[in-house]
This record gives sequence, C-alpha cells and structure tokens, in this order.
Amino acid sequence: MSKIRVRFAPSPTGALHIGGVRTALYNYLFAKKEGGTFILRIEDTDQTRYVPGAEKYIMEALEWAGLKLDEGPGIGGEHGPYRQSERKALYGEYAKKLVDSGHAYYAFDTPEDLAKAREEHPNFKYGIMTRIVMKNSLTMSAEEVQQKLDAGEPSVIRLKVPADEAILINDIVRGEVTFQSNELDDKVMLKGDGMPTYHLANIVDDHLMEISHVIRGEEWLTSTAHHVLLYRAFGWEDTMPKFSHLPLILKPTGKGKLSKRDGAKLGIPVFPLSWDGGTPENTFDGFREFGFLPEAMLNFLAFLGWNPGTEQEIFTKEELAAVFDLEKVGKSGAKFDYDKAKWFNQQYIMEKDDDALVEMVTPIIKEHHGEVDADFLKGFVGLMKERATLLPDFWTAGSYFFKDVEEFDLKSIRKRWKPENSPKMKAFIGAINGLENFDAASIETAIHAFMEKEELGMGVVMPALRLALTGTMKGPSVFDMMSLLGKQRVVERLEKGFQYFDDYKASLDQA
RNA sequence: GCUCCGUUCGUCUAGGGGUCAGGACGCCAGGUUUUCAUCCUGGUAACACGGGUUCAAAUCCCGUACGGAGUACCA
Repeated sequence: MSKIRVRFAPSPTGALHIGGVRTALYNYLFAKKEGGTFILRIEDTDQTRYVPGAEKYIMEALEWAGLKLDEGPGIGGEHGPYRQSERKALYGEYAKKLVDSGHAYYAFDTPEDLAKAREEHPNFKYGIMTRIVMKNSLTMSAEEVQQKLDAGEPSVIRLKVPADEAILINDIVRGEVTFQSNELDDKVMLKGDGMPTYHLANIVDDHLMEISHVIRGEEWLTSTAHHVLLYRAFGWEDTMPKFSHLPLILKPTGKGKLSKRDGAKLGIPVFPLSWDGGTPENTFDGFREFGFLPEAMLNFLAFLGWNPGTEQEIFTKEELAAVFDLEKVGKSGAKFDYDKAKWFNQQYIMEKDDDALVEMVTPIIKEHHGEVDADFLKGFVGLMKERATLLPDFWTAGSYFFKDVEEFDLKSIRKRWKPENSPKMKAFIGAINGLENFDAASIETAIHAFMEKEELGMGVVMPALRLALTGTMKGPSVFDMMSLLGKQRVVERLEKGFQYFDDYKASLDQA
C-alpha cells in the first residue's frame, strides 16, 4: 500500500467549529495510526466569504488541541502551496483540460438567466436535460464561443455529467453508496472570477498532494458523486483517495446540527477558542476559556461518533491513535453531551500532576486576586483538584484560600454553632496559636486533644472550624487547609468567625 | 419536492442470527468522609413501527414513520 496522506481542509470563513476540530482529530488519529502524514490545506477560493484572522484561528486551535501538522501553510512541505488562493493558476489549467477532453464546457448564462430558469421550473437543474437549452459551448458554434471568450464575456466552466452512469462510492464508514449520474447537475468548476469551486480545487489538490484518504463531514457525501466523476474525467481513478464521511455533531436538545447559536443559548462552548467577531453575537468563548483541558476536549470529541469497542473511555492522544479505526466510526449523528464533556474534564484535572495544574490555574487566580506564591498554589491545587470540573472552579470553589471570608453559610451556622460552646472554642484559638508545628498531622493531634479535654464531639468542632475558615460546609480536609493557610491567617479567621457566629445567633434571638 | 444517509436506555454507545441486550454520562438510593468532592455498592432506563425470511431476528430483506444532509458562480 502506498503512503498514507490525509488532509484537513477548512475554509477560513470564521472560527473553526467544534465539528471541524473533530474532523481534524479523526484525520490526525488516522494519520498517526498508519504512520502517515497530516496536512492542513486552506480552502479559500471564495473571496466573498474570506474572514481575516480565520486562518490564524485554525492554526491556533489545532496547536492548542495538540494536533500537530506535518505539512501546511507556514509549515511547508513538498506539495505546497497549501492555500488554494495561491494555486489559482493551476485550477484554470485543469479546467481547460476538462473542456479540451470533452468533460466540461463553457457556460455564459448570467445569474439572471439562472434565476429565471429556476423561477420557471421549480426543480430546475443545470444538467443533462437542460444544458441543451442554455447559453453554453454545447449549444453555440465554436466561432461564437471563441468570440465571446475573446471579448472577455463572463463565463464559467461546468462539468459535463455523462448520461446513464452509475457511480458507486465505497465509503469506509458508510459502506456502498450509489448515485445515478442522471440525477446529478452540471456543477460549476471554474467560477466567473477565475477561481475554482470547491469541487474542482478539492480534486485537483487531493490528487496533486497525493492524498490517500479523504475524511470529512457527512455534508460532503452527496457531492462525492461529482468528485468521482471528476477523478474519472481526469483519468485519475486509479489513485482516487478512499472516502470516509463522518456523522454530524447534533444539538444537545431538539433537532439539527450543533450551531453557534446553541452555544449562546445553552451556555456551552461550541468552538475550541474564543473568537472576537466584532459584534456581541459573533463573539464568544471556546473550550479553552470555559476551562477545558485540550486533552479532555479531544477525548470527548473522539467519542462523539466513534468508540474503540472496549470499555476504556479515558485515552491519551497516543492511546487514541493506537486504537483508532475508521471502520468503527458510527453512521448516525451524535448529540453534543455537555455533561459528558465536563466529566471527561474532571477526570483529566484529577489526573494532572500539581505542577501542571499550577500552570493552568495561575492565570485564573491572577485575574481574580493578583500574584500568589507558587508553593502555596501547588498546595492549593493539590487540595482542590478533586473538587473542580472546569478550571475556573478552582477560583469559584476555592477563593477563600486567597481572600478573607466575606460570606458565611448562615443556615449552617444556625444549625452548627452552639453559643454555649463559644467560650471553649475561643479558648482553643489560643492553643492553636501556641502550636509549634503547623503541619496537618500536628494540627489534627491538637484538635483531637482539645475535643477530648473539653468533651466536645467532632460534629461541633469540625463544622465550626470549617465555617469560620471558609464560610461554607464544602471543601478539603480542615487540617490540610489550616496547614496551608498558615497559623496567622487561621487564628485571625477563627477569631473573626467565632465572634461573627455569636453575634449572628444573638441577633436571631432578639428577632 | 427530488437525491443520498441514518434510527439500541434521556445522552454517548457495545452487540452484526440463539446475550438475563453490556458499559459510560446523567439521575436516584446506600456506604466511606468532620463537610463537599473523590471512591465503592446498588437502582432507573433502550432494540422506532409494520410485514416478511428463519427452528430462532435488535441483528438479514421490504415497507412505513421519524430524523439528518445535499440540492449556489459557498465550502
């Protein structure tokens, strides 16, 4: 078998959708599995839809996701250039070859002509049945055609779809799919502006770049028939790539494919990175800003439409590449399951080592609080990592590690704070202050001794400490927290907290 | 409308003639824990429908319904 070469070929029309990231991922995994080459090709043949910054976004998104490219714009490779706009001349030549070999023809119909035809015949299709009545090189004399061409009249080149041919596609994920050529229209190959359409550019480039496998979204399945015809017309059928059409990613609820609007409506990320489109509706956060780890996103995405057939769910990128199999990709659309995405993220956060986590959490803490000591942060993430689903949870669930408690869980105070124990508890603060070693074990020993001496149970001491320290009943081990917070802060918070509890209880009695 | 594709717990899915239809997320209950989270145990819940073929169908065939994609000088 010849060399495996796959390409991810997005169009730079805006932020790269998460479905596109999955397509890139499957291409990447397949390439790695087979020891092949993963290529990025920018399909920017539509000048009207080109969005500045989109190509950069695509590159950054792939980089963040860890999908390293072997060839592509800015990376290089033997088969460049990798931007279709830089290959324009090539497509014109190939389109002309198609005309010369009788597989395509010039058409001079204006947009108005076409609109009129569609209006008169609701099911109008520029094809086998209709091309004989349109303005094209099939219905005009050679002289007339040449004259129009010489005069620079606007024209396109259309594929001349042959009659009565069956087109069988052997799709790796969908099996055999058959089309009848008579149902197909004469698609435009070369547009009026001299740029190719997707179809022409795609086939020419895949051939020239020696692409062995085309792995793309299901939306391309129908037009694959045209693509096969094109390979035949060029005489490239022998080296035609194998096709795999991936199922779509669907909305979490309701119908249809996942859209940008779902992101805003449901408060979920549908893009890998943030994007500033200039308007509020076109500006949003991505998986990264929501606090996902790239490997968690990848793992989640990999399982949307594919699974290894075993019960393992957590995979590194390398493990995925080792077991990935296009044959095991599903045929039906997969709904975007945000709960599952978050579960993956939580798993990855728990597994991350503390140093790596510090690096990821530092910017978040800085944003809310400012500079923090690195050792303190390391202790902090160690205590909190089992309690965070998304990176920002480290702050929202652990802000009390950095700033004094501003709000107390009043309900818990009512339930847990007994004013009659107050003198004993306050006296205990002194004992803590006298502690020489402030490690968790020493603190624990001291607290147990205190409870025994004062005949107070776990249930009254621990909640009181926790509440005074953090304001809430949730969080890591009290001993660990005290040790990390340090004696001075602990003493301050306990004094302040216990006093607050007393005052609060008293105010309740008055009312 | 036409063409193509699809349909197993709420969701992601395993299973491809004989399974108590398995796992994961979610949810519920219990255990562990000073609390929360983690972890552990258990529970909940599915073969779209109708016909065939077969001793036997979730699995093969046909039809219906529903869903999706495509139907541009967009990709």
